[in-house]
Amino acid sequence: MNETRDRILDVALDVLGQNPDAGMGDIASAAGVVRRTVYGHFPSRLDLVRTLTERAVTEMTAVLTEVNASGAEADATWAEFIARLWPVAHRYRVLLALRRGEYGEAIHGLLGPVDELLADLVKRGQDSDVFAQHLPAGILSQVAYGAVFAIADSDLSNGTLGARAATITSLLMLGVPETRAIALAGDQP
Amino acid sequence: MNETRDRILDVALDVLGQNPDAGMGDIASAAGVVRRTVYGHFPSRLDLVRTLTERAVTEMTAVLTEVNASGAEADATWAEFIARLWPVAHRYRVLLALRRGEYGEAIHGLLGPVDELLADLVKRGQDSDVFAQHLPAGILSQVAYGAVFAIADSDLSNGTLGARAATITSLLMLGVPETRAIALAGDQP
DNA sequence: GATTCGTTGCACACTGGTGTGCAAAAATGA
DNA sequence: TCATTTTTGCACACCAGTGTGCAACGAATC
Repeated sequence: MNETRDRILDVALDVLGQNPDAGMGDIASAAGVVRRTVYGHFPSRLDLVRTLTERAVTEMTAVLTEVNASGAEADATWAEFIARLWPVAHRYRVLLALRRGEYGEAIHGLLGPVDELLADLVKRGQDSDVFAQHLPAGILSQVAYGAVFAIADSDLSNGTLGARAATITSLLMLGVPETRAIALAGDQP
Repeated sequence: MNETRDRILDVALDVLGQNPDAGMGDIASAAGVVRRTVYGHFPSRLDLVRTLTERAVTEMTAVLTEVNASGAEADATWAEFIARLWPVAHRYRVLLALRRGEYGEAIHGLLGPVDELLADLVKRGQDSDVFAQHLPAGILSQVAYGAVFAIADSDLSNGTLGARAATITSLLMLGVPETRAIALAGDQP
């Protein structure tokens, strides 16, 4: 049954989200299954993490390309992107922690496309003078993105309050003036 | 000899900075000493990390209180703080990674005073309307601080370029207008 | 020269996690 | 009911890291 496999994946995301160092045993029991069964679906821990990451990349690039196609200004695009990405980012926040450590390289490789799309968006904003240029696009996008995840990890991660805070904060650090940032965050429900 | 002990501490900071999961053995060999010797000075890994953290807290609070006493506006204080803290923060950046995981609680406890001082400074800035208020001071300070460390972890961590980028970015996300942020970052060498 | 102190080099026990093999049991469904 | 697939429950080997015990060693000190 793929049902079991899917449940393991869902639960793993949850368990690892709370403790990135959780073992296969922890994930198994949380999924109401025996450790051996998990190994039946995922030959190694890395396989599990990789599958999770691939899922995340799929969902994120979908949102990102869709939003990118709207043709709006870069800052508006970013605001919409964060608002729509928020639930996804929050769900997959564990990947940020997992990027350091054992599987860092594998995850980093898979997340590459997302990083590129983000950097492109920031570059576009810089070229049209709506984003600050004190940092290269590649790094600025990562730092802004990191801040979003950091907020997702904090206490306000529940509800839309966190999404709003993340949108405003990331827009600010991208160099968008406060009034504009608040306006952009405001028209997202 | 305290000489050995000090060298172990220095090297440990370095080794752990590159890989937070490095073991006592790695630290020992990097210090040109045998694993058993490290245990002679630090009964457990936690003791080592704790000592490192205490060092960091001492250095950071020194800078923070000194800068705080200048009586300048909150944004100027923050700028000076980041500029002066930069080498220290970069050196102790491993503590950010170590906060999640095994020793998280211990480190968090020791770092408490620093967090408080930071939150107070941000609160002061919010009360005098130079910092944005879209997030509570406690969280805003952590996110801004986290961004500083994230930049310290990135490629530009060398030289004063990173310090400048960190100052500007953190000021931006605190709600300081871009022109003001650049001006504040500019008069720090 | 004897003593002291830090260091070394083992050996050891322990822990906690990973991944495998295999037979029995349970669910699925034809 | 029979056959297939999945799950289970052990047992096992393995690894990497932690922390300890102890005797031997070397250099400085008295």
